[in-house]
Amino acid sequence: MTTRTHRRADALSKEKIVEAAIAILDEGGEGALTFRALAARLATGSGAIYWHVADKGDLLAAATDTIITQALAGVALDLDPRQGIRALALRLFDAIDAHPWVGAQVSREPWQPAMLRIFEGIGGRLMALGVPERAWFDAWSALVNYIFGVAGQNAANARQHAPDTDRSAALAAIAARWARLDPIEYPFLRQLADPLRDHDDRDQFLAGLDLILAGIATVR
Amino acid sequence: MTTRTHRRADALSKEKIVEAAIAILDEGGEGALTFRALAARLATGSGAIYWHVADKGDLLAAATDTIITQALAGVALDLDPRQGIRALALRLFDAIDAHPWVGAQVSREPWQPAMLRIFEGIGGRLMALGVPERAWFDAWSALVNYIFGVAGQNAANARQHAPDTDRSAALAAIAARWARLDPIEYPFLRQLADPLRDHDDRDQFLAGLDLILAGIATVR
DNA sequence: AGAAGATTGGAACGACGTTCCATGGATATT
DNA sequence: AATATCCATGGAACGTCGTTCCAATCTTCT
Repeated sequence: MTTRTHRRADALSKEKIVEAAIAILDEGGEGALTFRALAARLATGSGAIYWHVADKGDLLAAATDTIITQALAGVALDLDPRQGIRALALRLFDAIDAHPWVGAQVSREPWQPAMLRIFEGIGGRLMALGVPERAWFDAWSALVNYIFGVAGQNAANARQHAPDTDRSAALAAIAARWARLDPIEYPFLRQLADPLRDHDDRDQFLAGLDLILAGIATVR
Repeated sequence: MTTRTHRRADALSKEKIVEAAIAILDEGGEGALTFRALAARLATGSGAIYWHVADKGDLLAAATDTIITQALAGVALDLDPRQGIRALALRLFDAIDAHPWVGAQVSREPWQPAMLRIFEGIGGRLMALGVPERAWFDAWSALVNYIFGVAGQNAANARQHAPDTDRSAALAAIAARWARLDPIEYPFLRQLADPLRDHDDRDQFLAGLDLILAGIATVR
């Protein structure tokens, strides 16, 4: 009858497993999450974990949903539509910045409950923005593609470099290589070396978002 | 002295290995490329492959570079800048559509030689478009983020569904779910169900690109 | 011809995701 | 109170992967 009184005080549960998985992912990145590491941290065996979780994909999906749900909690609803879209996008960006492994997962499974709330939040605000109905889908899809695309890119960047490699050092190395490119073949990239070295990912993300919003505003 | 006369007629070479890897990737997707499958197809052992290739990452990078280089071959240079950017982006989109595994790799290693040509191609055309210099980096970064972001998304979608699952069936399933969403909580997504079911990824990609270009055009 | 080096093929290693199963603790039944 | 039932556990074992290692062979040079 009682479904929960069964269990010991320190019993396993999907929640506890997901919590431990998030901790491992945050500490060591995507590669660090193994059922062996998880079992060690929870002082149990992999078989016990499988009793609560279907497989690794299920675990990653649950972890991602947890993070996204937290990130979206309490996002202001009273902003004007344009600011609302920016706020929503920034919540997602910052969540992925803090937990880079979420970015990869978010591209892999974009139809999860928490994602729907983002999709709807953006779409609803587009309507409030006065975008003509025939342009809704194009505008929505451009924004969603951009936001989730950048998310995936950031995740890929984070996966590339070792957990604690200096980002600015890696960036400076690329900028230096660009500055040395053949001026005949690569006149533009040479000039981009400096801004590339000094740029802030978050600012660029917002700038791109604003350009799309400006483009959407031209549709009348 | 002669570096190539050494070898037997059917000798291994990085080119042959990459060629076989591309064939395996195209036939079976990312998961199908293993050193065992590769060794079997080339009738050799994994050790021999490692003599020519540093590791799996090296192999994937070389395969990606091959595809992107082919895709970019002969892209028209005489178009007006706006059409040039669209042509460049479409080449990349179509290449990833034909070889979905390229999408994941392209996000992972965006600093490869073939990528530089795309980066420069887009940047140079932005200059020709008359974008003011202070907006170059923002405009460039928005376009590149969008183009490569969508690339990654498409790759993720392809990885998700079994190699030959009907795309339209999967889409119809999601659309049906959206059509059944609570009208109070999800008024927008409900209306998006139909366009989602019928949309074409390539058209949406272009529509988003045009919105960004329209936004860039507002910067004066 | 023989030495030296380049290239090959496959065995072996450690780590992974997953499955299997013998065991234990809690509940329900007598 | 004793027993049967079922949920839950922990760890051994399986098959696959990327990678390393090495003995055997093939090519070129002296």
